[in-house]
Parts: sequence; C-alpha cells; structure tokens
Amino acid sequence: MDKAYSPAAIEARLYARWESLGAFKPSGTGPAYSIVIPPPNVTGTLHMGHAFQDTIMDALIRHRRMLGFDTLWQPGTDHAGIATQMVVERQLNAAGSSRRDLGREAFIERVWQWKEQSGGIISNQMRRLGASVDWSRERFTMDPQLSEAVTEVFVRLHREGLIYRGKRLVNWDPVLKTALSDLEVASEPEQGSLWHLRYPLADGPGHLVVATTRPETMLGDTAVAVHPDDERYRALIGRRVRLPLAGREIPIIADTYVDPEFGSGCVKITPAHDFNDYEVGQRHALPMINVMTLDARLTDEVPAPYRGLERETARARIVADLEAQGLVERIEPHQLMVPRGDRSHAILEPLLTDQWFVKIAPLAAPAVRAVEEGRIRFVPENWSGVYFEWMRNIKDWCISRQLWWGHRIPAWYDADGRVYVGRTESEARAAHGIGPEVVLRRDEDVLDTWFSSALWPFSTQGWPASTREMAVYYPTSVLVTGFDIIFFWVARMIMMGLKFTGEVPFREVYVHGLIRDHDGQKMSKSKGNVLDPLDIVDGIGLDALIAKRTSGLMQPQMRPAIERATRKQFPDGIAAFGTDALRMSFASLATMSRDLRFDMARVEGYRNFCNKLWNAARYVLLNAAEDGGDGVVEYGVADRWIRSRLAATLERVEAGFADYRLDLVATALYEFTWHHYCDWYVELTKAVLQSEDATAAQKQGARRTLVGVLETLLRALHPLAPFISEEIWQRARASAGVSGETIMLARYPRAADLDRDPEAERELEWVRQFVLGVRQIRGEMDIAPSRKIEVVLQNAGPQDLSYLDRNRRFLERLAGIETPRLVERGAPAPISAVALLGELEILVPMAGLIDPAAEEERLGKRRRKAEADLQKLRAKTANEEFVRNAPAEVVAKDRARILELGTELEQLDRQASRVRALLAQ
RNA sequence: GCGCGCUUAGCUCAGCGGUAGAGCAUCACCUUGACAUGGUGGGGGUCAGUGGUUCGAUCCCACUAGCGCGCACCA
Repeated sequence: MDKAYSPAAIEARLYARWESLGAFKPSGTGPAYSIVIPPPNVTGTLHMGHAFQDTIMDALIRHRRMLGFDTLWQPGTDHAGIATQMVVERQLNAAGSSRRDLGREAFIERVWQWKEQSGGIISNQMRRLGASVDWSRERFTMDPQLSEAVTEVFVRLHREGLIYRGKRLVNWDPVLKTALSDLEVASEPEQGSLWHLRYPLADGPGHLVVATTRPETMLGDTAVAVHPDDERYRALIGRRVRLPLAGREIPIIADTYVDPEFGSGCVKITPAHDFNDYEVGQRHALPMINVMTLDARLTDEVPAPYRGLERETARARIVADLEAQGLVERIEPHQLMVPRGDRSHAILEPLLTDQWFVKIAPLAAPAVRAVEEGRIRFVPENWSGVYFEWMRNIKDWCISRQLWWGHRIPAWYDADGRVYVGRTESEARAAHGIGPEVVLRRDEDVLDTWFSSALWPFSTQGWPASTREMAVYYPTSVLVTGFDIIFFWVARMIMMGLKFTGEVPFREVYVHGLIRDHDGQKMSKSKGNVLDPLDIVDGIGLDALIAKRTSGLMQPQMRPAIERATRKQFPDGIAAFGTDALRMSFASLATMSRDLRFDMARVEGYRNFCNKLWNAARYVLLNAAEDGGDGVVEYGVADRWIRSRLAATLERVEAGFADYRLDLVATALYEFTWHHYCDWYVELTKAVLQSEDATAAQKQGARRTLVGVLETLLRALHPLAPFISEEIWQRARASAGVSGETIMLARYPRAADLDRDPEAERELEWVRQFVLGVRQIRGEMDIAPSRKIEVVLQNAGPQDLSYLDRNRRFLERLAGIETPRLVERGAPAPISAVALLGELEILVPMAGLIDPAAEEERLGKRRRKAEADLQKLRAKTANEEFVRNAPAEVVAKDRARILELGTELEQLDRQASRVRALLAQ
C-alpha cells in the first residue's frame, strides 16, 4: 500500500467494477427497501444540495443492502418544464432566434436534442459520488410509459370531476406568458407608492378618495367599496361615482373586506386584476373588465389613449392625466409585497384566463389523514405541522401551463369550443360519439411539471400496469428531501399516491436541512459562493475556481466582489479531498437542523481521517502478513477490550441509522477508528507484537484481532465511505479470512455479533488512566518522550497488583516507563510528581527530572478542581430533600465520589507539603 | 399578523433532568518503525436573558431579546 491515501487512484476504478458486477441491482432476497430519488432537472448539473441528498440516500441504501434487504434505489430525471424551456429559449435568443421562429414542433425537437446532449452530465456526476442507484432502471418523466401514467391520471381525475377547466383569475407571468400555481409566486417587499385618487360622485357634488398601489388598473374598476360600519361613508353606500378617465359610473358598495383604518377607507374594486377584488366582485355580482393583455399591456377595453400601453407606461400616463384633472389628492411612499414569478422573476399579473385546475379538497383530506394516523411519518416530526397547515388551507391547483415543453393536456376542442378529454383523440371521439367529419383541435397547453412529479413513486414502477415492481417496491420506504419542496412535491405525491394506488407513496419522509456556505448564506450563482461538489473531490486551482464563479453572471458588476471573496476564502484553491471525505462531511452535517453550514475544514478533517484509516490498515496488513498460521491463539485484555468498544460503537451506529442521524453514525465511527482503534488498540498491539517475551499465541491473538476488527470496521464504514472501505477491504479480506466479491454485498456488522466485555473495559480503563496520568506529568514537566522514566507505585491494592502484573508491557510501552517499583503503604518514598488512580499513587521521582515549583503548581491546580467538586457535592448531599427525592443510585454515586475526592485531596495535600518542604530548602 | 426553527468553547456543531463534549483553530513539546493528512500534553464555556416547575435545569414550561425561515397579507 502507498504511504499516503490518494482517493483519485481508487475511486473511478471501484465504481466501474461495482457497476459491472451488477451490485446496484436489487438482490431479490429479504424484505424490500426502496427509495426513489427526487428527480433532478434532466439538463441540470449536480450542486451541493444534490450531493448531500445523494450521500444520505446512498448511505441508507448501502446500509440496508448490506443488511440483506431487497434494495432498490430508483434513479431518474425530471423534464423540468419551465426551467428547461427557459434554458433552450435563451440559447435560441443568443443565436438571434426564438421559439416562435422555430415553431412548436421544431422547438420541442430542439429541447430533446439539448436533453440528449446534457442529460448525461448529472448521472455521471452521481457516479463520481458513488451513488449506488440501479442505472438499468433510470427513468425520465417524459418517457412514454411515464407520460402514459400522466395521461391516465389526468383522464381519471377529469372523469371524476376532480379536474375542471374554467376562466379564473390566475397568477400570470407576462414574460413567460404562462399561468403559474400559487406556489410558484415569490412575493418580495418592494418600495412603491400609495396613490390617493379622487373619484367624483356621479349624482352630486363631492368625491371619494380611494387609495391604490396600482393606479394603472383603475380603468378596470367596477365599484368602490367601503366598510358597512364606517360612519364617514355610510350615507354614500348605494350611490355612484364617475370613474375618471373612463367616464363610466360605478357603484359604491359595502363590504367587510375593507379596513377603515387603512388609506382613506375607500377601496377601488378591480375584480379582473386583484385576487381580493375578485372575491368582492363575486359577492356583489360585479362585472369584470379585463384591461390587461397577456403581455401586460392595456386592452381595447380602456379609452383609446391608453390602449396598448405597457403597464408601467400606462401607470405614468394615467397618474399624469389624473393630476392634470386635479384628481390626485396625494402620493405617499408605501412598501408593498410585489408578486414575482419564481423562475422569470417578472412581476406577475392576476389575469382572467381559461385554465385547468385540480379540485384539491377531496384529494387533500385523505392525505391529511395518512399523516395524522401515522401511515406516513415526518422526520423531524415538526414538519408534519407545516404540512397540515398548508393542507388545511390548500386551494385548487392550476395545472395548465402555456408552455411547449411538457406533457400536453389530453383534451380536444371542436369548433364551438366544446372540450373532450380522452387518453387519445380517438378515445375522446369514441367516448363522445364524434365522427371523423368533425375537426378537433388539441389543447395547446402542457401540464405543470409537478403534476408528473407527483406520480413519480409509482410511475417509475410501471404504473398504470400492475407490475412486479409495484407489488414489491411500492410503497417506498422513505422519501429523502428538503423542506423547500414539501408543498410542491411531497404533499402532492401523497395525494396522488393515495388516490391512484390506495397506498401511501412512502412510509417516512426524512426532511433534511439546506446546505449553506460557511457564513450561513444560501449558495447561489449570483452570490458567487457556489461550490461544485466535484471540485472538492478532485480539487481545483484558485484561478479556475474564480473563473467558474464569475462566468455567466446575471449581474457582471458582482464580479470583483466575488473574486475578492473567493481569493480570501480559498487562497490556494481547493485541495483534492476525495469522495469519501466529502461524503463523511455530508454525513456529519446531517443533523436535525434546517440550516447546515458547509465548512471546508470539516472536509479536510475527514480527508485526514481517511488517511488515518489508510495508514492503520497499512500497519495491520504488514503485521497480518506475519500470521503464524494455525497455532494456538490467545486473546488478551486489549483484544477483548477493542471488540467490546466495537460492539458499543455498532450500537451507536444502529441507533443513528434508525433515527436518520447520520451525523451520529459518522461521529461514532470516527471516534472508534481514531480514538479507540488507532490511538490505543494499535499502540497496545505494538507492545505485544514487538515484545520478545510475548507468546506466539498472544501475538497471534493480537494479529487476528487487528485484522478482524479492521475488517468489521470497514464494513461499518462502507455506507458512508464506500471507496476507501472497499479498497482496503479488498486487500484485507484474505487476512481476515472472509470471502466475497465486494464489500458492498458483504454483511453489515451488528452490535449483537460482538459481546460487550465489562471486565476488559474496566481493566483497560485502568491501563488508560495509568498511562494518561504518567503522560500528563511528562507533558507538563516537559520530559522528552524518548526518555524512559522511573515510576514508584504506592498504596497498590490487590486489584492494582493484578492489573499491573498483566499489563506491565502496555504501561512500559505507552507511558514510557521503566518497570515500576512498589512501595508499601506509609513507607518512605522519593519526592515525586504524582498521578492518582483511585487509591493507587503513581510517583514519578523528581530527582533531575522535575521542577518542584512546576509540580507544586500542577498539584495546586488539581487540588482546586477537586476541592470545588467536593464543595458542590457536599452541599448537594447535605440537602435532605435531595437525599429523600433523588434516586438512590444517584445519591450513592455522589457519596462515593465524595469519599474519592476526600482521598484525592489528602494525597494531593501530602504531596504538596513534601514538594513545599523541598522548595523551602 | 400567524406559524416554525435557532442562540452551548475563537469558529462549525453534537448533547441533555444528576461532574459541560467533539472537530477545527490556538499554545507547548516531539522527524518514537502505520500515519507530520501525524503523536503527546495544555488552555479555553456564569450552555442568549428573566421568571417558573423540580431535591436538582444547559436540558422541561412561560416570557423577553437577537437571528433565520415559511405562510398570509391593508387596497
């Protein structure tokens, strides 16, 4: 083995081997365990969030696979309607063309080309991460069979009256020229104005003042509303005002929607351009006048001077004209929430259009019950509250999009606009008895991308056919996802899954946090703080990193700031840390927090961990090579101890996996590997293996244990660190006496396979405390590590003597001491620095080694600590209520500790007085 | 406005009714035969604040403050 761990040399080779072995396919034995991947955009690239999520899923899948489950990790990609269409349109625009130039057919063809061209990128990136998905089952939301599922769902819902079409006020994106669902609206606070406008009374002198943030919609006003109890306006209710500029008369109505406190207490009502006004309009049967076109210009419904004006221009013109007529009372600054499209970022326009909707309440009710009844469990649990909150207030879902890329709605219209829904045109004709002489025109719209995503857990398994996959892998075991798409995706999958399969789509939802940068900022291209996961795996130079972060910026003026920040944070670029280090880092981030700060220092730490493991393995394999064969094997206390620690570690690992606490899994394995196995056990074996008086059987026991524990540890680590564990396992398996093609398919170790050994733990703890005590003296007294020191033991009890007898070899090696000399209790001993191990006093004679003043200080420090502890415990146990109410073992423990501390203080005082006597000379 | 998080060592985070932990950073010593991507030892915290419950609170409850997120918004 090479001296240093170098991930690049092993990773690609191992992944290719796993894939060619077919190790990612379900094994077909054991109970099923399945996860569907949240499908990334087919033309997208892997970002940190994907890498994090994939790491979690892969760890869960590898763990269950090794436990013998029939494991399926279902991969695939999403057509991502708006996002993908926008990318291709931008390409066309850059080339001086447009989608309209191309026409629908050619444009769609073009998108498919782009999908073929870039669709493999993210899959290959997933391979680099070691994702053990079954590639042979990769699916795409626009595959024929998945499209068939979409049509099937649409037709069935329509037949049941759960999909309907109608003219409704929807969120309209005038740039993309499509309707959006409520979820795709991101409102942001922006600085605007509140215009106070005078509307003259139609039937007499005087006027009303209405306050509005959108004067350009006034031409569509069909009423002015006041609160019914508002004394100021009570008398005016039922009268009329003359709408300025338009000249129409509109009524003054009363509606409790109006807040008398706000503005003037009079609200202009524009039912066709505001959601609240729409409802007021419904209540009062007001006419709706649409004054806005699909690209947000004024329609022919308005007076001639304003027709065709873009909304911003129209606003300026209308305000100017009103001002000219003295109808603007005042304009005040006003902060308002401006609705913008989450993709285009354009200001959305509430617009009356014909759209398709899913009637959601009948679907939501069972979906709420499924979570209430625990058939689906959210982890962490509090996300179910968010889910309930949304589901209780859910509104009908606008599913039609005026795009070209997506699943076209299976509806046809005749010349009179009558609509016929069917799986195909011929089915629609047959169902409605429409002969071939009638010309039908297919609906132009496509479905919201999330409509097909909602079917993903079962459409990927072959639905609507009843397949073996549906029977075995559905419902899936767990959905791993971020909280940002609970509404978009999770809720809709639950509704659709229950509706069409009668089953929940997944039994648990593990909602992980969001990966942020080191400063807690969301990673985004525009902030210039994105990291490419593969740059952490492969490394990247500073210049290349800056180039990556600053190319293709929407706001090029950000460039210098991004460059500066990047130079500061990564002065030397990013080192090649390897996939395993990245994955371990992600696992360690997988706490229950919702914000997860990504810190490169952590990756470096786990890279070092990999190196540590690698070198420990070198040591083990070097020694295992000297295996004495079939001789007698004797396992010593250290061997028993490390097995016992391993058992304890596996208990923590099991608990971590059960609770989706991969951070605890990572920590448990890290601690065991570094602090138990490497720091202590490996060092202890050196005392045996390099000893002349250790027996062959003892050496054999150490060798077997070294390699056996290593092999088990590798299997335990494999779900988090698949590559290094496989690489070492391949080299270690012969020495360990295990067989198998790959660690991937080896059995996952269980705590129950090993025994806890309390006796060995106690004894080795004594050894550790002994060594630590001596080391502390060495460290604080600056005694060279190479220098063997003399040690005198006083007050040794029978237990100490027997421990000492068995472990002398360890103490001499790890503490760097000569064979200890025993002194009777009370007998004279040399003036020494002292370490305490219960009653036992470990004395390091000072002569020529130790500065008495330093030792006095050290003793004083320890004394202060012991004294403080003692005071606290004395006060506690003096409290009668404590003694009466606390559990007996707690009281007993505290009392025992008081005795210990008393002894310790006596010992420290005795030592201190001797040292002081020495100093006084 | 309603709801939900978070606040623990310089930084990033675990923990949790019974003696405050890790990684990184820091200081000192060390090229010791797996590993300097390392070893050994040290320093560092009134667990945001106030009140309550309790024999006992970093932990449970209430309130306050700060930070963050989601939803809904008064035109």
